[in-house]
Amino acid sequence: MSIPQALNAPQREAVSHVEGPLLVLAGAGSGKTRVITAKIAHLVAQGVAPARIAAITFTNKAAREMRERAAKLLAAQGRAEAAASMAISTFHSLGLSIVRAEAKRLGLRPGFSILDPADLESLIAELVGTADRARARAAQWKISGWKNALVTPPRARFIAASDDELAAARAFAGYDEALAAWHAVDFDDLIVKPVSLFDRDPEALARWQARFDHALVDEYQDTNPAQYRMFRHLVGARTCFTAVGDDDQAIYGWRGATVDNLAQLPTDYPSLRVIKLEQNYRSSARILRCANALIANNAKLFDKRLWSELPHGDTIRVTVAADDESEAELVVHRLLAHRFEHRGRFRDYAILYRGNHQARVFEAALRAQNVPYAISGGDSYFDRAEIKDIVAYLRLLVNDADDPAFIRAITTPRRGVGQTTLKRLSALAGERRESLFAASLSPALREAAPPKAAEALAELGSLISDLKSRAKREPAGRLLNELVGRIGYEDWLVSTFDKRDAQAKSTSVADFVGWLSRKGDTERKTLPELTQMIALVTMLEGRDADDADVVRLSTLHAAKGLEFPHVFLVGVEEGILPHRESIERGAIDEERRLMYVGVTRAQRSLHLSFCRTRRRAGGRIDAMPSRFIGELAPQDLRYADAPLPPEEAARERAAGAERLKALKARVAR
DNA sequence: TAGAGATTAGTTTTT
DNA sequence: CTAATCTCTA
Repeated sequence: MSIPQALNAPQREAVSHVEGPLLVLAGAGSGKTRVITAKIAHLVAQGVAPARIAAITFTNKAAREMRERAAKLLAAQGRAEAAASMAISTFHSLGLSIVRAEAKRLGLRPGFSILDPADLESLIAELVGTADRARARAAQWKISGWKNALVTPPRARFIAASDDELAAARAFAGYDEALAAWHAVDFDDLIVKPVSLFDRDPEALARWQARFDHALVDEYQDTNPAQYRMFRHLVGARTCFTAVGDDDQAIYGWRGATVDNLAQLPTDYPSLRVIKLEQNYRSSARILRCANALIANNAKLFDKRLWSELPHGDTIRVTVAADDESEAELVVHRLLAHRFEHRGRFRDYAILYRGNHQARVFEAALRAQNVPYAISGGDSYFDRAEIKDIVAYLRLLVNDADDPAFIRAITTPRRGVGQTTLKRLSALAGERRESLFAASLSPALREAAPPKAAEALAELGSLISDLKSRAKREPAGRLLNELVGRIGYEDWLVSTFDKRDAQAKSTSVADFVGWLSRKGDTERKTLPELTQMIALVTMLEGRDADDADVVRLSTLHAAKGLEFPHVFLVGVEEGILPHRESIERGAIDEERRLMYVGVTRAQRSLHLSFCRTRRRAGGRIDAMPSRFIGELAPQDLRYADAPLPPEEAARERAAGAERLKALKARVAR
């Protein structure tokens, strides 16, 4: 009765199966979010408290959408009040809750810092003994990979297969020690720390297991070994869970995700029930046929056949452009023409691409035509320098052992403390085995430092201790405003940047402070909680942009889970999609799944485009159409006539004939 | 120490 | 061709 009639048979089955372990293999557009939200509502209707259902997603956006849709269903059941206590979160924010609750057992202070990779790059460089940023990042990447695979530092040294890997493995232990000394964790630790705690502490494990009656994981194919282990721990012997995933949409292998977790599930849970959702409600039959043809080139883990009752729909348009700038122009023109012809809205259109940098030319072309747009993904609001500056002060306020935060705070705004003083300070701190902040309070150092630097250190020290003493009693908003005022941030912005930049930065700081204050008031969060949350939240301007009538620009990764009436998939070239690095690593399958994700975002029309040449680093490079275009159903493709000069057009026809020949050869085989 | 100009390296996806 | 990093001078 609590199961909506609007669900199809397998969907209903997935919702009503509440007793044992369940795997839902949900093809693209088969209504998986619908199933998950209906299941939450169903469980609540069955008497399960909303707080006892752990629903786990990968992104904040997915969590937000799930929360909203589940809340609607609950409201329809007259249980609107239940929505507030739903335990819907990302893997990382769930991990954060656990680390926060168990901080003491994990040897962390309540105000522990969460450092992002940028904060840790210089530490890694130092540990590896390199000045080369690329090398440092490679080592950092490697260490992150080991953490996600639950590999310990000694084990990493054992399995390291190259000199670079060995250097990274040797840095690994020192890296964790530095984090511990700073009372800090990295992103990966938010998963790894709970896992290691549960591994060694049965009492803590039992406590967390007792908190949930049912667990749901979305995008299960994208879990990494650490996440799977955390999930298994939480599920425990009760084994009441719903894992929803699609091996054809596994696109996070580069981040340590492994479809082994999907393959492993029937073995780990012999009573596992598997339900397939194969009816697609999203795309035209033609788009679906292309998607199926494409993905048929991959080895299959589970046999799955997507079908649709929707009409055939428009042919897929392929556009060939002379270079990336004209590709952007052509796409924007076609988009506008299409919108005019179909009297559509801007928000019905999405431009999808492989890498963030590809967005630039499209932004320029859209602006030139006065087309409103929004970019999802890309550089986060919280990565902006001015926000990180303010956050550094917050981190230091909450955790004075956070050396990276101290360094950023003392040097921005500039106030007479430079390399020399910092070096002296860090020598003293190392000698005394204390934090930079603690060392900065030492009278001995004050005497040795130049008067200006000594004064700055004293000022920061008293600012921090003053605000800290008031943090418990006074609202976060007031403290923040005072902080920004007392460090003279506005003045510094005005004197350092030109008028426009200073204005923009000042506005974004004001927005940030306002947002954080509201958060502090409405959700009654403490300063440490607010500070920790910032590290995991990526989009401030989420909701507004979703509703706005704008063209969406997005990477393929960030577009997963979304759908649009009309999709332009751009830069479909060898070297981009599939990406060059992936070709070299032989990871074509994952690139193909990425293309598959792109194709299956489209509901009514799909447009592909590629360039013949592309500007790069000042020069030009030749480009070839992606092999994936040749893998689509050829009868469904139409090459649009690009306005090319006659000579180009002739070459284009020749290239088309070549492609046709290649296709025929393919079919013959 | 801080800021202005010179130089040089860059291109994958993200919590 | 950018954008960030580096080097030099005040």
